[in-house]
Amino acid sequence: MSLRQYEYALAVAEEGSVTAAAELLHVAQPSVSQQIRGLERELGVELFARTPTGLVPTVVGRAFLREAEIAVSASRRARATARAGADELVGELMVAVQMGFGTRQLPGALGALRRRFPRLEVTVFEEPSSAELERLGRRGVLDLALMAACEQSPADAHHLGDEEFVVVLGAGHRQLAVDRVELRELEGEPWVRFDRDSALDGVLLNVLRDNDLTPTTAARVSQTATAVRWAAHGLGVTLVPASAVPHGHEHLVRPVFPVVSQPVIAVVRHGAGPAETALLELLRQETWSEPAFFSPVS
Amino acid sequence: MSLRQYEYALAVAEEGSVTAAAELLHVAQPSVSQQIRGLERELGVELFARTPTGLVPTVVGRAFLREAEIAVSASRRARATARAGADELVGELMVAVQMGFGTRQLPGALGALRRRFPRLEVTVFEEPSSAELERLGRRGVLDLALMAACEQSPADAHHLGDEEFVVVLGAGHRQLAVDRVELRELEGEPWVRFDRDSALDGVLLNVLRDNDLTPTTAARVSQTATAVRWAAHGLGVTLVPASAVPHGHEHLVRPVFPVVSQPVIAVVRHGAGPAETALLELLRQETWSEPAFFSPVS
DNA sequence: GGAGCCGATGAGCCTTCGTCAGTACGAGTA
DNA sequence: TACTCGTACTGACGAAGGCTCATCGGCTCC
Repeated sequence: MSLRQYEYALAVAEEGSVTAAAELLHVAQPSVSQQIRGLERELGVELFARTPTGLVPTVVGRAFLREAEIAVSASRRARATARAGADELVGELMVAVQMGFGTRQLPGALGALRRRFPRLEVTVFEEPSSAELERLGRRGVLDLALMAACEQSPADAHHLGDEEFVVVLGAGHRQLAVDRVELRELEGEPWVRFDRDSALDGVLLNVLRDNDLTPTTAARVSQTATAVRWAAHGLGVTLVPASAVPHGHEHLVRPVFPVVSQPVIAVVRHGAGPAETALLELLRQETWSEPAFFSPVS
Repeated sequence: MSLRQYEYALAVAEEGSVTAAAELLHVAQPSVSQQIRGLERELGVELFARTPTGLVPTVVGRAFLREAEIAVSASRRARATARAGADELVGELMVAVQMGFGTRQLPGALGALRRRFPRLEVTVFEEPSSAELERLGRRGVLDLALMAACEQSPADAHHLGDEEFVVVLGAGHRQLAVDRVELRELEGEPWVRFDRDSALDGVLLNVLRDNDLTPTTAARVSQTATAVRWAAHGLGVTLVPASAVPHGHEHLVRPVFPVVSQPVIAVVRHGAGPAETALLELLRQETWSEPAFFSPVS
């Protein structure tokens, strides 16, 4: 039941004789003969019919060889993929992004990464729950994660910058008149909140508690873009990272006082390879703090 | 570069640790460890990142494992297919039919075969040229062939019956008035003939020569059904096996004098297995000679 | 009937795999 | 801080399997 047996069987079927297959494979004839017989003995089936002029696949042999060819070619692909990975960068990079961090920076970094390493596939888990993130991280599926706080302190955590949080107000909201919203002024407002146990909801709860506000929940959503849209429609106010505000809603956004800010930390997994390092470097080169971005619209 | 290495690597990726993979595979831990290391050494790439809690696939490792899984599953399918073929009948039966022989009998036999062995796939090469047939036969691709004459005389050739040839006349043809057409009466008629070097054209040429007729070629076609249709439209007359006449054209058909008849011989390949034998037996059970079938329509 | 082709078989050598023991390293805990 | 537990790795040894050489049996073609 080895790949070699498959390759030998395929060569025999292709060449029509053990001898020809043997010289194609650069081995002696008995070797091929033994492998074929061993395969047939192991499977309990005659894969080839013996004719005076060579070996010919039987009915069941053909069915077998069809699958065997898939196995062999897949093996070749696996080998080629890995060997290519030695020089070039080939593979599948798994990235998790919490709290909408890097919404503005990630596309640029991933685009640059794709230009430099076209055969590198990137999968991004956007705003997974804490439990999901934990699970992915524990199982080692993740190569890089963007998050606010990290329990694992070692050198694998890199501080990229800080993300300022902003409130999104409904169209016509009275607080749109000021440049920076005092959080206490939002007493009594209904809030568009986030999924229970999500990091974003945790930040929001902390902010409300620090400013002696009682949270009135208008709705809970999973994605920051949804929260912004619902808040814009007047369902309530919400608090999201500045870079997570979609285009077209900037006029409904205000920075807050006291300032709410979270560090953006890139956690690279243990034993990071060149792919992870490259993406981390590209992320570093992006601009991470633009304090004047959300100045009041004129 | 062996299947075992793939299986080990997949188990390690699945379980997240060498130890767990080892007990899943019912082998000792160092064995798995060595195989993984050997694989990485051979490929020159680190497939797994070592963490204190186990092994985790790297970026290139994931790409490799994706292909490896295909190889392993294909191998399992190959094995399952072959082992199933030991009890049941599984596989791909290749049949060649020359000169439209068995057009009436084959569907019945193949249907019965399919009912008895549902997992047996049958591929029929219809009316291949002599060169094609020769090539297929030489390479041992064919399991069974229906033909008129066979150069290989041994016990692998089974006489199923005889196929009487009939002429197909154009609608309104004067010879439709008689029950059996004298071939000499067709002097000067244009003929719908068959591809050069085809067995059918060989039979036709022999018949014409034996009856001192000079062949006037109206057209050459590959398939008997086409020849019948064209003859029915008055393009010329043609000579085909009786069973090859499609439904709806029986009234344009006449037996000939002197009788033209060819033996229908089933040639089974060397080392025939149960599938070939079963099909041969089913073909035998079909009725092969129906002399009164083409009596004149009233 | 002999020459030439085919695959099958057996003996010997060598590589490889598997196991057992022991080592090294990091994490969690008292 | 030290101890224990978990992890993977390494080296030595025995066993199994692959490869090669030489040989045999069967068939075809001349």
